[in-house]
Amino acid sequence: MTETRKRDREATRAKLLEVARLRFAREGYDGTSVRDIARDSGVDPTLIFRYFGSKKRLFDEATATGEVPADLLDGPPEELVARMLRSVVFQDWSRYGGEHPLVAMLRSSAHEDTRQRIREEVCGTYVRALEELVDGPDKELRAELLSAWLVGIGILRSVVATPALATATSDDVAPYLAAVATSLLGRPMSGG
Amino acid sequence: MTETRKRDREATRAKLLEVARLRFAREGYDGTSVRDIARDSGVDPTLIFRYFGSKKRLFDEATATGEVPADLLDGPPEELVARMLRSVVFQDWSRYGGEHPLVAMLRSSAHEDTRQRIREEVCGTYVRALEELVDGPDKELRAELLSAWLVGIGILRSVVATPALATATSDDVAPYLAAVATSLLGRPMSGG
DNA sequence: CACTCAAGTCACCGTTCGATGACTTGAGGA
DNA sequence: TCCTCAAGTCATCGAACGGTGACTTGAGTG
Repeated sequence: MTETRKRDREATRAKLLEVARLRFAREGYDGTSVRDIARDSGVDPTLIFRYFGSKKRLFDEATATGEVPADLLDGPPEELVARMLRSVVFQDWSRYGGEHPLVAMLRSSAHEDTRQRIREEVCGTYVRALEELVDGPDKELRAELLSAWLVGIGILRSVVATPALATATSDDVAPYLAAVATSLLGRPMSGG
Repeated sequence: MTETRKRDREATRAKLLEVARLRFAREGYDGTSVRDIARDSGVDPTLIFRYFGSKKRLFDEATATGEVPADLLDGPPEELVARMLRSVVFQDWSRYGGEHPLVAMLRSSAHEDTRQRIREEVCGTYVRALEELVDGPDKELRAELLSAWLVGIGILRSVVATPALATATSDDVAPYLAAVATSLLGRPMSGG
């Protein structure tokens, strides 16, 4: 295993993106320098400008959310919230420093661009999907309240590292989640 | 009103702290320079080092959370959660750029110091107070789950600016909050 | 008035930042 | 073999960063 990855544009680009994802997630936009990313990638800093044009564009590409996880919308509706919990909070996000990309991006939320991208994904993916399940008035507000809870759990678990949540498993949380979701959505939800 | 506040150590210190609070909250630690703070304060940048020693110590002092709001722990227990909602989410936090200081500090959570201070306040103030109300097992986990919800609401409302929550009032949210709190704590809670 | 001492200012240090343009190196095809 | 063209490197820019020490200014006191 000689590890001679030299002179391979795509591999170098991919490596830069991988490292950028991790560092931007962990240290935020302002706390990460292009030299940091280049050093961790074993690459010359100026390649970043050749490949991405600017630090900002590297950030945008590195933190671009991929496709919506397909299995989120599949499966029984009464288990949607449980699936969201696993997808948002209890998945292996080690590529993003251990946090869901949305939570990681909050660290760069001093920049309006980033806030807007978070908003679009939260509203377009999570609120929209939950809204359809609401039985009763205030559909949007209820859906946002439930989304807020998922975001809050993700933050307290991985950023603040509150003792009980930091060590809890998906199965520990799911029952409480189901009860709350039932109450908020106005229809029975299951813990998955 | 001649606005000659010159040569007044305490007034200058206070002004620096006020501006620092706002900028650190809005732009985060890494996004704020001592020159920014000095310029907004109408003061020479080096005064910051004379008065506070370093940027870090200015940050610590500016973001130090004051006393726990006394009225949080007073009043009927069944309205505790409603009081917390008003105190955390729906208060006038314009001194901190419009967000609860804890939410604002999340923007600087790349630094472990900051994370630890957030943890101490969340656990020591909110989780602890809620824990005592829990009826049933998993006291700490349930209290953290409810705290997570308050944090999430604060974030979605002021940082992400999700449409329904951004325009909602305390009275719009309180009924849902009461229902969820009742379910999570295992005892009846009121919307305040 | 003259002195004093703290409040406030000035010039500048070394480092790091994002970014640029000219250069060198190396693999594949003729 | 040699030539080409893209991948990668080097030297360097101007600005901004946190921080320091020597200096100036101004209000209160004798």
